[in-house]
Amino acid sequence: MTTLPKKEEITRRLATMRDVAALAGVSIKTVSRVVNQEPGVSPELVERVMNAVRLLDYHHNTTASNLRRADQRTSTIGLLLDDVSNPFSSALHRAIEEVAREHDTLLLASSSDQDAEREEKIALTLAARRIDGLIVVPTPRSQSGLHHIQSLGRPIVFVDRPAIFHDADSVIVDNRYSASQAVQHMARYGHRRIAFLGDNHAVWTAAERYLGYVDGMAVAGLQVDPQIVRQDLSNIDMAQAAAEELLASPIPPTAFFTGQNLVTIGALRALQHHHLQHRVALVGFDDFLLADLLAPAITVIAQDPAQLGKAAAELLFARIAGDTSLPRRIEVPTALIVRGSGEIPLL
Amino acid sequence: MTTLPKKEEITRRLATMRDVAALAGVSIKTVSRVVNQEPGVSPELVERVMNAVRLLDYHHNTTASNLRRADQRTSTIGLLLDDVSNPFSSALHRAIEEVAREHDTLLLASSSDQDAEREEKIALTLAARRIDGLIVVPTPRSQSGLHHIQSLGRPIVFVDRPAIFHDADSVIVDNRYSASQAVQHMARYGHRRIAFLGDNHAVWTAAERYLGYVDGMAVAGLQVDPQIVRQDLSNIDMAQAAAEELLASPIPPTAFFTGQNLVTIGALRALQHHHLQHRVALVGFDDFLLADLLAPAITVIAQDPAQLGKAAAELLFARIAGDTSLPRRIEVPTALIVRGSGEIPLL
DNA sequence: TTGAAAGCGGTACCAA
DNA sequence: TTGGTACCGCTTTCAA
Repeated sequence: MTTLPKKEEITRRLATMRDVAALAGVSIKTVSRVVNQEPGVSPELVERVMNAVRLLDYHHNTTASNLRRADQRTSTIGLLLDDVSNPFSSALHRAIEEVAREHDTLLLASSSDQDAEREEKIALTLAARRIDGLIVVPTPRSQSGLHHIQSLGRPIVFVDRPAIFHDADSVIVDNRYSASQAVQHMARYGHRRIAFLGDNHAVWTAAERYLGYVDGMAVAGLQVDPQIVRQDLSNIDMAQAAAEELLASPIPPTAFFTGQNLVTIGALRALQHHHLQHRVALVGFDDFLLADLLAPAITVIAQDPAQLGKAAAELLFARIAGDTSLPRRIEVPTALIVRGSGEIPLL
Repeated sequence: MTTLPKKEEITRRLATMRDVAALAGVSIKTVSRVVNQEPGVSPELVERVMNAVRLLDYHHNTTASNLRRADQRTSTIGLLLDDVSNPFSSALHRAIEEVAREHDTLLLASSSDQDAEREEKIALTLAARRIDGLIVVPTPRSQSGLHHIQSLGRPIVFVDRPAIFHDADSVIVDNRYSASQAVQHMARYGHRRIAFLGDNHAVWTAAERYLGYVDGMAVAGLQVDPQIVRQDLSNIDMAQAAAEELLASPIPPTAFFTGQNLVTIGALRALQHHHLQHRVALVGFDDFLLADLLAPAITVIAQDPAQLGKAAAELLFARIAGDTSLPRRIEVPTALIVRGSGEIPLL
């Protein structure tokens, strides 16, 4: 039994197990047992310890606890997204949080802004915090950065874009195939001059969707005209400007395939600006709130971020639990949601 | 090509400072100095240590480091939101993240779902992790839960809703005043029968907005008819159902004031369903993406979640740095954005 | 069932 | 400038 520290000392400091032990008149190990709900402590001592815990307002220190723990778990995983505030990312976040909660695990969430340097910096501090694992939407040129987590021996699961390590899992959708379907869909309504608007071509998803566009054109027996292909549109305004430019060109497109959420919205603004929303067809990649309330309602290729996140999280926790099976690549299906804008026929 | 880590690789110990010290032929304390970039180490030793760090792929352990550190800082703050995936919450999240980054601090973000019990559980695990502070959107009946953080001596900043502790800061908007402005705005266009649709009345913001509705009606010299006041609409479908019911009633409202994002969308669906969107006025609380592309475009009371988040984070970091001035209550202004739906006159 | 002592990976303090 | 040693708050090991 240790000596009782002076009262002022306890209130100045945070109460420790030692303090609880002293007050309860037991050893620090017994306190540890009670706090961790280990069996084999007499009910009487449990009672005494719990009273001391309440009296001193003792709060367990996970940080110290993990230090000596055998499994070295921190019950924390990292989450590296493009931008926590973007709807797709935050839907992923939420789905992952739900799975994490079942494993009593907290999330350290960060935005990489698709910047490999920023990604690396975050990965480094996550490694220093000894996270149990990482779920990441990798940046275009992410490479060494995520290595910090790997060399820790912690598992990584890639979402939305394929793994950049051979030994890591990934959860993605078939962007290329879905995009080709979107293009063929509009071709079926007679369109031959279908424009492509996409964001940063260095991003895997954007590149795949462009390839899908090319595929779809080929299947429909149509020629790709580079004049009506615009990539690297990284925000709504750029997308709008590009769309307006195409609409004002000598031989404007009669249909648009937009490769991402914000690009779709930019195209919409351009169409409305020219009062062409009921004459020019549009299919967008990614669903968005209110797409069904617009006039016309917007036909989209919808992903299921909740399912992507859930699958990724479950994969990660399986790895954390010791699953050493071969790396997996899970493909979550997409759906073409027909609402009107994609079914505007060629006049 | 690498394979998934083999068992012995997983159990392999990570390099520690001791290992680095041994390899570099210096004391562990010198390694600590180099790793923490403390001044007063000869360039030669710095070089030797850094080489050993690279060779052993040493990763600093923040967890262990914090344990002995004088300031007991973890460089981690907690963030407790309604739901990380809702646009308002995630915009807050992003703004807070930016400020946190300047302080080299990571965020443990969680969703409370406005459930006090869930809130308490999260607060407890955050306390056990010894976060440096907490930014919270409190649940309706949150009380004891957040106490866990307070008794740790860590600062708490409340956002969107007022502090439930007298000694904590808060960052909010004047919901009541803004709501009253919205109602008066429509009254100016001749409306006398203005309905109120709101979400969970137990949530402070919802209650305030209802009071503002009552205020606005009074200022406009109008009577509040309880028949056209519907609260506790907690999702889009409920809001739509309530709105449709009102529209189908014997004396339907000629204008709607909707107290929250999803409620606004529900009302919109109802109006479109009845083809009344160009005849019934609507002002919603909270702006949303695409509000300007709808027909008519939607007039809203816009909050600035980025500014709310930034203010809250700056306040928190000031407290963490030792600011002990009196608790503050910061009010961020709102703006009435006129777009069309709120200016539909009474026929 | 309970406790003493060693140790987890670092930092603080002080001496050399 | 460098290093030795106590120690942070807890878990582990092993003895009582």
